[in-house]
Amino acid sequence: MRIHSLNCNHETIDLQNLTVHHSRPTLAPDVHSLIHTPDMSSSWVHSGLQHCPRAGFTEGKFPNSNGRTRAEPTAIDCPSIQITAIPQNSLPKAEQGDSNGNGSQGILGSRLLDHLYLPLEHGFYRETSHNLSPTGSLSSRSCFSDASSIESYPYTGEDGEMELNDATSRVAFHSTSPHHSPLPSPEGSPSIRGFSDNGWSSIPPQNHHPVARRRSAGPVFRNCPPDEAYLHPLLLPQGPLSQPTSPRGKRRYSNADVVHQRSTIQASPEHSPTSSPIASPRGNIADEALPTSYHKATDPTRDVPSKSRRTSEAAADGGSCQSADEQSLSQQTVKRELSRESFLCLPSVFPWEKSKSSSMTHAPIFRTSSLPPLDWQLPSQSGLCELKIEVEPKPHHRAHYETEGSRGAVKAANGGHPVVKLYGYNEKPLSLQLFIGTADERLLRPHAFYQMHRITGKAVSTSSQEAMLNSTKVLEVPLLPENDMQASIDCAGILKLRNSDIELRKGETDIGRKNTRVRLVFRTHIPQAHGKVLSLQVPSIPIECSQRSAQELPLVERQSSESCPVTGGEQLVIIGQNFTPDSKVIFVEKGLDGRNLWEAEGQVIREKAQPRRLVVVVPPYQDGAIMVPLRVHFHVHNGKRRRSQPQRFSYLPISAPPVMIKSEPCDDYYGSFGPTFTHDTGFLSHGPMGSYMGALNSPLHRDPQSPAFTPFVPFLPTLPPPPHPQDSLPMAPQRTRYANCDSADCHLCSDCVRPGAELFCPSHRGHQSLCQGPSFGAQSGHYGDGASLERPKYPPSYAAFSQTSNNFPQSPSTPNGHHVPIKAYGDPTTYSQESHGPGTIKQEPMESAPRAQSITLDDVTEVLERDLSPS
DNA sequence: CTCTTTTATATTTCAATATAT
DNA sequence: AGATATATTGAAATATAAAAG
Repeated sequence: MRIHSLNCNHETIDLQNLTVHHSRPTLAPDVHSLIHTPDMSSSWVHSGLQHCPRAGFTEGKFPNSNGRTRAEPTAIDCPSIQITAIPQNSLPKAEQGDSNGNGSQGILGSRLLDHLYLPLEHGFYRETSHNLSPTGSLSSRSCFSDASSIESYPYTGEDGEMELNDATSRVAFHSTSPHHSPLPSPEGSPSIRGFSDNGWSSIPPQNHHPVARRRSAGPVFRNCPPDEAYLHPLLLPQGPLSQPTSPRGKRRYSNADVVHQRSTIQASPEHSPTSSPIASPRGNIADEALPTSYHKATDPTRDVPSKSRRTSEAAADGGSCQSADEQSLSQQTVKRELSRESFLCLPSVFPWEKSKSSSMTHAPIFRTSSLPPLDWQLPSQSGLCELKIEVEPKPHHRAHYETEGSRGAVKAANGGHPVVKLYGYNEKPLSLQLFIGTADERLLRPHAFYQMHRITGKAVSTSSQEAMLNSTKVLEVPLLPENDMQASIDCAGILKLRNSDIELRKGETDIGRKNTRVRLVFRTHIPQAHGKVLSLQVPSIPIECSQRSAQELPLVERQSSESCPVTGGEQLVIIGQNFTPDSKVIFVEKGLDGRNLWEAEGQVIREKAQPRRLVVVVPPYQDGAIMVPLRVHFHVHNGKRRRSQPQRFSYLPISAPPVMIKSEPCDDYYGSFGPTFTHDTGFLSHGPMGSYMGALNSPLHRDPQSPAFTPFVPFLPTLPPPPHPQDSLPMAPQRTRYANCDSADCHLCSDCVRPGAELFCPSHRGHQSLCQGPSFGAQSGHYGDGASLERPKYPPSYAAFSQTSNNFPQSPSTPNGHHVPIKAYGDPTTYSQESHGPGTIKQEPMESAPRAQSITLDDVTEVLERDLSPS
């Protein structure tokens, strides 16, 4: 079997115009498929899919990284693909591209493309359509995402363990050697590639061949249900790549085509280098990808949206928006994806896998051979190491479509670019991975509707490479010791995928409409002893990517305070964008069902209003007798459907001390997961979308003496607070504890993710049962060495908070630049030690905490505006 | 309350221009 | 210098959701 089209170089046949028709082997074990390339317009070639009872490839002759075609060992019976096409060029050039490891191909591509046979490990890590995300959405991962937290869980049973150990032993991590790069992650991760002085180091094929080859006979197959073991992505179209089009990339739904298209792989001519292989750049929605109901309700000949038809045609006709390079890169991307997709999509064979939620914040230590998938929640700090965003991106960046030209790199508010720095490690060059993550109400994961886009050009100073990691484009930039492990991200653009393309993917449950906010996610893997790596991750603030939203929706960037006495009356300064003279500020409390329990408009002081500033008098809360701080939110309202994201705000009991709360944008999701006990404030909160705590906060349940008053209930996973724009408001740390608590055990918990950030009080909360393990923090001493940690020992709700430093107050820096976590904000000088009733919070000054200065409204405004103004 | 039509909003594509390669 | 590509901006065209009838 030959697949000339899958050589990972620029010179192979034009995959952009390649359409591979294939059939699910269960249905058509020996269906021959066709490939059509532009330069073979009259020569259709075979792509035979031979049904095999087990996944894999047989009698395959795949070009390896050396450009040679070789017969792969037949590990097991498997489906095979036969593609015979005449390459436009000979292979040696491909070899070049592979061996030098340069270019956009990247480690991932070369590795994957080297092996079209089935690496078992990949099967391990591949998410299947049976394995829905715990969030209820396959979303960005969709049904074929390999990066599933589930599949990639390092513990896959004995066999898996052996495999991993073996893999680890075979390939050492050499972050600096150009010839001994770290082992790529099993799911094809760009992994912890190191940088040589001259740039990227490459991974010689010998580094992974044995592993991959060996994987092909691993335990997955032994456990694989016979009927499903061959659910190869190529055979079971799930993503856009499996969406059929005509050879010209045009969607066709003629009856004659339907059967064929159901199992057609499509490589669109429109794949730009930056386009996501998961997306069909042009109308290419596979029947297979359509929801069942969709099929039933529609006539294949007419259910294609006219727009899709039109654009498909346009694309097929034109494709002119791409340069040759782009096309080449597109080919690479496609090839990469094809190759990646060549890996089995295996159903979960381990019964416990489904309980391994991707929402869990995982321990940051991984084997080099089993790096965490992109949807795993990782901390930003562990031990002395912390990955930190020094300069956040601007909250608006208009993404570009595949049909458009680039819209440039994401910029920072000061006109520069985002800056990321790794603290606590300065030994060897590392790779900083970037990808586009979600910014919605759920845990961070790769965004289904957006992809990273690599910006090149004269103005781009940062070298970068892109790679596909399980349908997610990952950009890799070097973190170099000579740069103090700091990188300016001037090469990261954002690509928007068409909603319809993504939504129609099989298994996709997310909708793209109004899902236009993303976060840049930065991740790095720091080599540790014994072949392990410490993986840290930090997401940026949310970035609004739609043109319209960016132009019209009000955006709150900062606020002078996050709380106010329940009586209201205080002035709140709001800094942001798109404020109008008619902007209103609405304070809302929402209940369980999402309906407003209370709503009031703050009085905007018009004479102080500016396009980027609002000053509003906080309205009093309806119930002045609240006993505990009450989390509400506010948003800026510019008229119908033009409102900002909800922002956190809290009403304090009249007897409670004033507390300055770190400003954080409040996403809708705050409430959607129920009440949280926030680390920074110790406040009860319930989100704007309605929550369990909404009911608790309702008048019926707010009585602390009532049995129904259950302030701290183990509930759904607590979400990490979303990143906040800045932390430079004058604030001081504080500690919190329960007031009026007789329990001698009521104290700050030293074992939490962030020491001191949690309370422990058996009288108020079963915290001990929740906080069962050590934290990521250096202070805990548990994870400091980062050596023996394999799986999280604490619940996600707590660990999640450690995910990003952005979730916490900016900590003071030590002389060597390291940041020391601090606990909570507040002014130790402005509150009393007096009790505030059961369940309320009392703040205690922290010994070494800097004192907050007494500030005026003008001070706040000045600080806010100064920080926001371009440098 | 349901269905249809209209309106408003959101998404996607296209065009123009400037600049870089 | 010309051709081509990219970056940037703006807005038209189209799709879709919400509101009105």
